[in-house]
Amino acid sequence: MATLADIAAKAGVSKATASRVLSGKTGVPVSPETVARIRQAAAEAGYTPNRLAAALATGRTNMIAVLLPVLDRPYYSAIIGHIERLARADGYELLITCVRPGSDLRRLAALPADGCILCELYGVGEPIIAAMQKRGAVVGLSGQTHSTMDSVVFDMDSAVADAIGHMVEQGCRRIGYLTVPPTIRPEYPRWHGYQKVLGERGMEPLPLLIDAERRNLARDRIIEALEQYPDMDGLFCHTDHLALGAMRGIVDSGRRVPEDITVAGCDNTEEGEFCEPPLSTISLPLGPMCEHAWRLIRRRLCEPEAPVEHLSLPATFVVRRSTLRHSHQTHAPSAQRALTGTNHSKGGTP
Amino acid sequence: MATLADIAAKAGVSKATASRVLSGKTGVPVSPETVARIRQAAAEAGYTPNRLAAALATGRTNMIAVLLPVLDRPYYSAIIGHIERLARADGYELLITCVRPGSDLRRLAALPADGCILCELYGVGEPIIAAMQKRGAVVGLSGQTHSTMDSVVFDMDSAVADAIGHMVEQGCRRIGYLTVPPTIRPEYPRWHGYQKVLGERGMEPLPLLIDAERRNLARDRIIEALEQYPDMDGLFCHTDHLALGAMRGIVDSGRRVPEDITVAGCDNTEEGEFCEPPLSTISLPLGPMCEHAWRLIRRRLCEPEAPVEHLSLPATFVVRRSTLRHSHQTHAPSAQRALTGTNHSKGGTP
DNA sequence: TTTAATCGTACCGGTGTTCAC
DNA sequence: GGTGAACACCGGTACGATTAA
Repeated sequence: MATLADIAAKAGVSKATASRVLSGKTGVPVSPETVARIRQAAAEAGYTPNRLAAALATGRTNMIAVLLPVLDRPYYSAIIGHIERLARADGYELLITCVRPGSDLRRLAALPADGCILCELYGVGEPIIAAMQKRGAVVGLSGQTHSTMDSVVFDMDSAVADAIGHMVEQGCRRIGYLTVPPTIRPEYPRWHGYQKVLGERGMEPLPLLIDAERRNLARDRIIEALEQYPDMDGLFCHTDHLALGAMRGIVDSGRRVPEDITVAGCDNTEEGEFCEPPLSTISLPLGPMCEHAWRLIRRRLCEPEAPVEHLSLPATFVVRRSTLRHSHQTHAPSAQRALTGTNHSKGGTP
Repeated sequence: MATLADIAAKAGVSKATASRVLSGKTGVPVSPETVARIRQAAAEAGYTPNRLAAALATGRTNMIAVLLPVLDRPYYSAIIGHIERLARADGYELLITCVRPGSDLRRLAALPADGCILCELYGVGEPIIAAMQKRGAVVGLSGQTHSTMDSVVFDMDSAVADAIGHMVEQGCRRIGYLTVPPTIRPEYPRWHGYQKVLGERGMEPLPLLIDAERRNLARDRIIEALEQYPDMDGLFCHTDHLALGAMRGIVDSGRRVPEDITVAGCDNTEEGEFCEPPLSTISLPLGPMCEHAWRLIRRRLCEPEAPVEHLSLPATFVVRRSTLRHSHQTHAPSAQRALTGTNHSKGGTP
């Protein structure tokens, strides 16, 4: 591999001059003739600057780490897809890694990145935030907020209220909530909203828990639950992913969706849109969320001392056939209900 | 951030000794007492070695680049998930990036990685392979093979033959193939197999093309095709992803799957397993494939001159309800048909 | 002279400041 | 003042030199 020194030698100039020309630094003038000589030498040798050396010298790697709980879920891969596009447009590379509760903090802190995007790290966030902030910009995405960290989250309250309200309108009187254990806590907006709305209507929460966010577990649990709670006539699921497993279980039990039991999910994955029956769900503006997160991380890279910014984007409940008991227009395009919940707050404790 | 020099100073030793101790080099002996002093100094300072500096000095980054055509598709995110697990177990980080035909080769060649995994890069492969091989180990995954590159691919021929054969057995006489244009070429095993089997049975290929691998396009195309070819009674799709869009279109057109038209896909995604009706598909051993790819890349990192190795893993056709016209056991677990196609060849032209 | 233990220092490949013509 | 060379960094690694027993 040709190095800068090689190019400089070939062009008969010093490394300094070659560097100035090839990295496009203005400021110090270089004669057009020298520029041409250096450019040509570089082109002939197929010179590519070594990112590592540049990073070591400047302290900027032009890489961003993305930390997620899992990778092989459409919701997260959609996020990665968005961020990758944004990153590339700005000349950044992405280091992608999963974080589980037992993950090695030291390893994460040593990632060669200028900053990092923490995605949905409810359970493991605290120490990671501290560790990562010592090394660069940190932005929280679609998870817990934290007073010292920029973040973009969803405001689910009214969307969940819409969902439950809609199910009640459709005649549901016993609405379960299928999820994994850590999410049955007040800081999880979905659970919070579900519980609140049920309380307001004098209904009892019915949490159905499974050990991991896996479809077959959702299916098995729902089959069990249908025997355990024969009066259950509605099911709200923490994610579309779980809802799809649940729908499978409901059909396998010989029940019908939505006639016997209505099902709603959350995330508005493409899969829910295309399944049979199409799944009612809470739609999250993933694209805008990622764009804001990217904007925030770039801002903090430029101005490390900028005030902390928290953004909350509105979520929307989308009605499809899986919760529509009354109007059976099989071939109609998906009905869609009003958007709700807007909240745009700034500020925090740096 | 504490540097090695800081630690060395604190422990009263030279950088050399500190480096030897902290990077766990054996070979040269260090007194237990010195080791303890250095370790303690490092612990107290919360020392984390700078990967960039180490990489610059050793020439090894302990990072692997993963190049894929897109990210937000379950098939690819499953691959990323597998590789991430393998990489982490070996202490590697992953640089993940999309490659489209117009991608900047220079940028890819400059990725700070010891090697790279090329995933499904049929159209853009040639120049990238050459560029990447100059910089490190390269392994092809689930795509075209190349004489100078280790690769792991699937042997689809017999699985496709099984799929088409099965559809014919179920009474299908006009079987379409839904896909995107670049895959209608002999080097794509699915198309190759489809065409071959149809030819053997005296049937005409019926390619249905869409511009991009998107579900809504699949849905729209199939709605159109059902009018255009009213006798079409079977549909083989390049991926499950397309098959799911097609199924949506078929149902939206008022037809039934599998009674009016059978549908099969490829990839065996979880989504196809859980949708209604469950989708017959070609199952690809993604886990083993990724493990082989990882083994190959690590091998080549150790022995750059090792002979090129090409692996071909068997694919299996899995029968589910979307192609089962005759046996209507709605609640039975998925039927499964025999595995076929084994081929394990080594060697090549380095 | 050998051997254990440690040090000094030239790298790796860039960046950016200082200084000379 | 316009050009460009010299050189000290960034934070590690690794090899030869050095010391003491």
